[in-house]
Amino acid sequence: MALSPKSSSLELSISLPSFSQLSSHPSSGEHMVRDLDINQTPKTEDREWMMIAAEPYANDEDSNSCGRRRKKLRLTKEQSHLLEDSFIQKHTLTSKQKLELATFLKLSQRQVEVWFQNRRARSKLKHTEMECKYLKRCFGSLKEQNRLLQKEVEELRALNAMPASILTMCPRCERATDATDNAVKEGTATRSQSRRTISSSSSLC
DNA sequence: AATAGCACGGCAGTTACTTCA
DNA sequence: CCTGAAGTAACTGCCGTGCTA
Repeated sequence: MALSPKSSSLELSISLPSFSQLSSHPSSGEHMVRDLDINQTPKTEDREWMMIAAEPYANDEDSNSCGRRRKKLRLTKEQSHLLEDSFIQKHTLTSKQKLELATFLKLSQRQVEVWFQNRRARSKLKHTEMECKYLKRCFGSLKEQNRLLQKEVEELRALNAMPASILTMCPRCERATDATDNAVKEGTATRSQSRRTISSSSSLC
């Protein structure tokens, strides 16, 4: 989806729903996104725009091995919002789209590129974490199922050890014969135990 | 047609910096 | 204030792909 020509000359082939709102100032028609220069010192009232001053740090004690401190900018809410909108539409951009978006946001193409790379990584990480949680839940459920089945196996083994004369329940109608009822009455076997003897029972109605 | 060299882009892993409790 | 954890912008190195000579 291309941007509205009314709002901006920027033509993205992806949908950026909020661009029309943010792209033009109501009165002047200029971009509302602040003029963000990576080499610009942040204004004191703008906490969103925090970065290390871009001057060389050749004489700075905190300089790294290259003699420069890494510059790090904090994206404004508007920038983050628009990047996020773009990401929702499309997880990867062509270089042209990157350039257009970068121009619009007053960022470098590289910054947009890096943002999308990091965003994809975060997205993947989140997905992996969710998958991990899901698998853990599955594991818990399967563990419980396994426990119940093991229990049932033990019960069946115990029943197999019983004399055949008291295991005479009909598997079709699940009605115990007199012999089984008697056994239950006498406490020799429970009904649940009797029902589980279907496979081993030989007396059918 | 096969191949080496190159440019480009994405990804994984890491680093460096900011923010906040 | 200090500190550690969390979040994230930026960097690095590797790999796959497409193009071209």
